[in-house]
Amino acid sequence: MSTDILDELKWRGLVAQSTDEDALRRDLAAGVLTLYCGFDPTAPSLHAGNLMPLLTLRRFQQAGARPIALAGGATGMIGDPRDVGERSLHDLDTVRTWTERVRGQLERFVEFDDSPTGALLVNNLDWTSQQSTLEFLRDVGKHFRIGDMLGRETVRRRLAGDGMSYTEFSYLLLQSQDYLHLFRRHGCRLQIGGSDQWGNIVGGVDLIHRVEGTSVHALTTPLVTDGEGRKFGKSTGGGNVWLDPETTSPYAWFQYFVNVDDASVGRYLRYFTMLPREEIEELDAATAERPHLRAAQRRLAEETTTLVHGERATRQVVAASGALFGRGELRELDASTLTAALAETPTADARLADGPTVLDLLVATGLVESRGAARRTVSEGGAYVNNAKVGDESWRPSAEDLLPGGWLVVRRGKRNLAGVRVASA
RNA sequence: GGCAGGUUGCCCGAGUGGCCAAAGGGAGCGGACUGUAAAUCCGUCGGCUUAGCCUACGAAGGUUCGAAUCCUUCACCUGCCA
Repeated sequence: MSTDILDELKWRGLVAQSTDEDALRRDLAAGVLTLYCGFDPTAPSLHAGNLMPLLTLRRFQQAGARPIALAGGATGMIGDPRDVGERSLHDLDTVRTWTERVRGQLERFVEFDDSPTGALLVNNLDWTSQQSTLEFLRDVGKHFRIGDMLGRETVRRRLAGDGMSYTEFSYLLLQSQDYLHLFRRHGCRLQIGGSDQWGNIVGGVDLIHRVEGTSVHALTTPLVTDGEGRKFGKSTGGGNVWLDPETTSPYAWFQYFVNVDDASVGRYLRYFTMLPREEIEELDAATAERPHLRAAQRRLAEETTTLVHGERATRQVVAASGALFGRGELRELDASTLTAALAETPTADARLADGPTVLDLLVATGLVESRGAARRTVSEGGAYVNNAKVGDESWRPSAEDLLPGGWLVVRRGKRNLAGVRVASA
């Protein structure tokens, strides 16, 4: 197999750290390399940031390697130590449910077939749940030196602050054991992950070296931040952007990427799309020369939406975004176009007879969290119905305001849209 | 087990009896500018039937006309000692 994959990853800026690169190249050239990446179920869904390692697995597979996607049913019960402090444990049923959901999401990003590069999907609970404490301490724990563990960045920071439980302290051993298991069972010789996983990954490399006398590899991808160094994947509203369409609708997902700032869009195209180099460089040029057209952002949004939600969903949200953000008059849209477009946004139902005010409309659609917030929005001049600013909180729609299909288009700020289907009776 | 310190709004962090829905910063939100960018400036930032009321400063009680602030007990965290 070719080692071009490493050059490809480097060009994309996807390599933050790695163990001996020449050794990795030799292993890549020697045949089908097996690699893995783990995903802990810390939430009911993966989020946008997980796309980077997921696509990296896919890139390796397309380059002739065999990927293993690992759902952390065991590690998810413990929790990787974070700088911010001790995690609270989730109950077993919750972790079980989340693990299954994450599993389902992982399946979509690599190809499962009978070929030598066909992907595997594993759950580390399968090889840890029957293990006894004594086995764990003798077989795994004995190979870890407390001094080394105490020297780790995260551990040091945590001990300098709020401290850390033995549970989280042990996380390293679990993840290291995973690598050893996959090495023994599947000949896995490379683990990838985000740069925050470097310590955990190298822990596995060391363990395998001690136990098996073999050098295996580690490679991490950079932490993704936006142009301002903020963490990637926080939507407008502060929440995460999730892969699960029930939590983050394809429309909301698309909008998140359409709104990426110019300074970040080039990097994101490299990280989050499979587009070839020439095409990305053309889009870089387009951003430099005609930034207002947002060609790179649009392409990024389309590509990532297709990767996560499929082509059909992408067509729908592109059409919806075009209809709702176009300069054209909303009144000129026909009922079916409007209905299809608004179906991608949050919607609510109302009856004219109830005499809903603009506050009711904002609250009903979920565009604001409370009536107080709705009042604020109106008084700040950020409330719109059918693209017309509404400055009076007692404003009520009348029959003449209804668009084809009985719709009202309610908007908060520049880009938060929702539909209200009004029964005129 | 003992002693000391801590637990404040989304996050950080001030506040040691009334002037506290709680300083300041960050994030978020809205406006202006623009390109559904960035930067900047302005405004906003617990809830409600909003000149008032309700909920809130780890939990539960108590003192007081009045408590985030004082007392008691409990929980958790940190440090030192055993």
